[in-house]
Amino acid sequence: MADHLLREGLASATLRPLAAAAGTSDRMLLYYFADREELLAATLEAIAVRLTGVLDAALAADIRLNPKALLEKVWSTVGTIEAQPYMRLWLELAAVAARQREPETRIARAIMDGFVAWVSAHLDDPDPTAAALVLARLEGMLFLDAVGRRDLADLAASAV
Amino acid sequence: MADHLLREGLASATLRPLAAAAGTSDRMLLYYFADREELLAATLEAIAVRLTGVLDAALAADIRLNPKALLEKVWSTVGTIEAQPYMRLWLELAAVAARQREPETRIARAIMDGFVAWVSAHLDDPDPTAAALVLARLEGMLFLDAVGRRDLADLAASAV
DNA sequence: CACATTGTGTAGCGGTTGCTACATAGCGCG
DNA sequence: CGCGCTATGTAGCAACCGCTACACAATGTG
Repeated sequence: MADHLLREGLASATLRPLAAAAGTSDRMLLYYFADREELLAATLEAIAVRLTGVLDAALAADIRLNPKALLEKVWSTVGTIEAQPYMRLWLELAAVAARQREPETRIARAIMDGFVAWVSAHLDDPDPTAAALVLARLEGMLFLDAVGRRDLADLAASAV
Repeated sequence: MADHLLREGLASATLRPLAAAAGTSDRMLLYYFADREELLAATLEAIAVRLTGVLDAALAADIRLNPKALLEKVWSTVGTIEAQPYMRLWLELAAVAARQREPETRIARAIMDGFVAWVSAHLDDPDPTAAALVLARLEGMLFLDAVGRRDLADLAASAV
């Protein structure tokens, strides 16, 4: 189901297709989960764990970099084609969270908090402003890429 | 219909509710527009025109600022509660565009190109990298705000 | 062995979706 | 006046939505 969600997106994640992807029936999905909302929450959390693993694999836990180096390192991971499904879903999740809908708002917030902690832990500058700047620029680059301005995203990635 | 779209979002913009908002019937909507896709495209373009007007009203056409000042000026406009419906819709549009669906991809690209031109025209630094940096940071701040980290967005807004 | 719990298939409910068929009212124009 | 075009209401289609009722099999447990 995580694979299906990454491939097709939140909006297409309806019970019958999800069940087909899991090799079962919508009937069984609602036997194990209270409703669609709970099912989506569980699947999104599983995906978040995956993504955390990818980030941790890309940069050892005890390495600290300056903002420019960290940004380039992260962009070389999340800016790839392989990471695209994750970033598309992340964007879609943020768009739903912007409307304060649950459980998306809670989950998106938790994922972002994880990102903040991860960035802070890998930054040589302890100032929270430094982390805010790296994150804002990074998420903005995802945004630029999403609407077809990958060129500007790369430009922002390599600038000081 | 633009008001309805701004209030309820793309996902809820289905024919019958849109028709009700316009004081007509789904039947008539499809009389004037070929299909839902064409209707959404027209409505989104009308909204984009509105947003352009808001930006132009916020900063006279011949004023050029340094990146920090411009960012703060724009954030004081698009970061407000009144602009929230526009920004939520913009985020949702970007999320759909990330999946290369039409007409959203085309429209999102056009709107972003407009933003790029607007920022470039109001920046004292002609280097395209400067515009890319301002835009990335700004869109990232929208993202942070959307997932409940307005605090970090404001932090990034006021940093150098 | 009897019975309770857990799991599963089938079928279907009321609602919504985009879109269409059909009839017809109003109005301009020769 | 009568014809044709534009506009509009009514009704409905097939597909899909989340979710549920019901029957029943398998399995474990006293």
